[in-house]
Amino acid sequence: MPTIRDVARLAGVAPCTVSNTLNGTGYVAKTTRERVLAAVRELGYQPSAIARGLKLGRTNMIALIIPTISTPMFSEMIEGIEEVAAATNYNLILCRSARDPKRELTYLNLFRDGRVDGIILAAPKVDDPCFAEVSATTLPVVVVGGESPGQDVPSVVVDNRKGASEAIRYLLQLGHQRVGFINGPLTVFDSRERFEAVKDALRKAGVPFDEHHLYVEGDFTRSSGYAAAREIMSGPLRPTALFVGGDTMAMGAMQALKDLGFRIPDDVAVVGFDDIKYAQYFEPPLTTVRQPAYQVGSRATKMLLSLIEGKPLRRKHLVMDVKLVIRGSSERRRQPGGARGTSRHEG
Amino acid sequence: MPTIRDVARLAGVAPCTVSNTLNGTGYVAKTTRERVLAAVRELGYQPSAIARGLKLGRTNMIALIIPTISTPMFSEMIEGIEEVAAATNYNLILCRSARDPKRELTYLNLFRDGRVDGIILAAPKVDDPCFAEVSATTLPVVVVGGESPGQDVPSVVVDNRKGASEAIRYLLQLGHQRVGFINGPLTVFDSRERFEAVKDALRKAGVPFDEHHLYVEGDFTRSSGYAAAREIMSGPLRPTALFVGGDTMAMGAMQALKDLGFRIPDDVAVVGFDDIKYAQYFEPPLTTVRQPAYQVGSRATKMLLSLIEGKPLRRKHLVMDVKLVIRGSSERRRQPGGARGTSRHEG
DNA sequence: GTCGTATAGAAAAACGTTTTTGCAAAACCG
DNA sequence: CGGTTTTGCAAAAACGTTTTTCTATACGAC
Repeated sequence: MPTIRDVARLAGVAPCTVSNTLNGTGYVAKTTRERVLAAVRELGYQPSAIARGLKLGRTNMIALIIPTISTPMFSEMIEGIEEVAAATNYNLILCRSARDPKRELTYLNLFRDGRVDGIILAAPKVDDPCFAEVSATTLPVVVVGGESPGQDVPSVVVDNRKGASEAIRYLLQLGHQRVGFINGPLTVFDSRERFEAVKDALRKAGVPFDEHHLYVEGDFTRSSGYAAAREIMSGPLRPTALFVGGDTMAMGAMQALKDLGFRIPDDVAVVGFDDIKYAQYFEPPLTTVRQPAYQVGSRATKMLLSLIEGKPLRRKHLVMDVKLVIRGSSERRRQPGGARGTSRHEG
Repeated sequence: MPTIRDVARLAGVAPCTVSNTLNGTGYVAKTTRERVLAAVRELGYQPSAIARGLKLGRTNMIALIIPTISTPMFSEMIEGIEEVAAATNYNLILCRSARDPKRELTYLNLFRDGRVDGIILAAPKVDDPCFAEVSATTLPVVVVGGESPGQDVPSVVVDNRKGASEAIRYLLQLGHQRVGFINGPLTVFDSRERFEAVKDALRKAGVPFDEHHLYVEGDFTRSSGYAAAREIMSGPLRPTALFVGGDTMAMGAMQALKDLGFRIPDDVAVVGFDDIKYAQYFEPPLTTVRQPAYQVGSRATKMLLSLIEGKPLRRKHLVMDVKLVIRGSSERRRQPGGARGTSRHEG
């Protein structure tokens, strides 16, 4: 690899002149500039990002610490993050935490070594030790899908309370009196918010919530949704509707319902959360609370970039809107014919 | 951020002694070591990855240039790559190419600046200008899902020919005489191989292949699969089976078949390619050629790391095995009850 | 006692940039 | 024409490490 010195030698100038030419800083005469640029082309010179980073104190890289990559919701979020980063000339370093606070902490510490300009921490656990670490460090960090009451870390979350209570109100309005709730683990911020909102909504409607027989926690996987639905449906308070805090779990739950001989939505209505790309192609198509994963990612990245640039944030905590999308898993409707929407994504 | 000099000052030694202590190089007395380590702890010192990278000439980072992130197959591949990288103390830089050779080229050039130690280039087009660029550069690169006859770039691909011919033979064996083929774009390596294999398999069986009425190219999206199926099914040679080169497209194709009033598999059998996580939950579950996306990623990464370490590759071109997985979309079988397999993944 | 030889640590060069400072020459202004 | 400002470029310091080279002490062996 040629260095700036090689270019300088070939062009018959000093290294700083090459730097000035390439960066448009300082004074450099037109003829000199052309000589330098010719030398650059001839040698195929490219400034070392590392040396540059060392000198400038920034690397134009951001890190993303996220539980998993291949989950539809997180995939879309990553895409939102990547898009904004790339458009702003930043590169994205991807780290899988597997929801393990230890791994999160390892990465968080690792990245204090100047290799990134900022970090997006996705879906840390409630009371995750990361929060303490984050507010102790000077590196810009924004959290998505999590908040910590004590430390005031910038964050982007979705309106879990609205989504959950809307889902419950909708099911009650359809006439359901016994609603089962399959939630994610309460260590997850979203799950905790949805849990509160579901209880609230039911209480306000005067419907009792039996935490023993109508509530099960899964771990967001399809199989956990399957098991949870089996458990609830074979309990003494067999519900006529199921609210599931995650579409993949809802997929498993629907499978369980079918295997148990229940018809959806006739015997049991199902409402999910997320609106992953596949939800509309479930059989029947899944009614679910849409959360804008892509936008969560892109907004968080914009916040982080502001932080990096030293600009003040207009709002330190963003709550993204959600929306109940009604499809066939909750009520019988006219069979939609033809293509139902298209997808930007390939597969 | 404290530097090595601060630590040295506090410990009363020279910077090099701190370096030697931390890296286990050179001689350093036990008492000195302890003083240094104490100083490191007290200051919360962490060596700058950038300065280190500059001096050592490596960064422990690899870049991945990949068409999309949120596609199930690519997501899994990314996970395989990340896993191996993380286990070997490498970080992964993620770049979305959108299958645009220009963007690929931009990244490829960008990364010659020393910020990464190697590159994985996923799914470049056939005759992608990248190949020339790659073989011109000295940076280790391995290509997945692509090969270039001219340049001898290390690669990992799946056995598209075997998969496609097996799928076709299977459908013929079921008694189908007119088989439609919905392929990806021929600019994609995999599609091209599958195209050849399908033609071969049909020719060998003495079944004519009507490229006009039984062959359509989509772009891997669900909607393109939908449109392609509609086109083929409304042509003059209405087939009784459809082989679709991509599960997401197959999903769209199945939707089209249903909308047109065909029963699957009774009227039309469908076989896909990929075996994405959701394929087994399609309605009916999709018969498809399983390709080991995760392993493709992990093997490619291992190859790249070998290259980076300067170790010779045992095999420069890997062809990963594929396997036809028979489910309900191709033939009626006993209805499987209970949980059908579990998933490692959440979501 | 002098000579190797481990041991322990310091000094300084190097990695490839950017940036400050410095110094001419040219241009401008009265 | 003298002085100021602008223009054009070079020298050198700096970023924070690692590594080579060097010095110094202690320890045996001869």
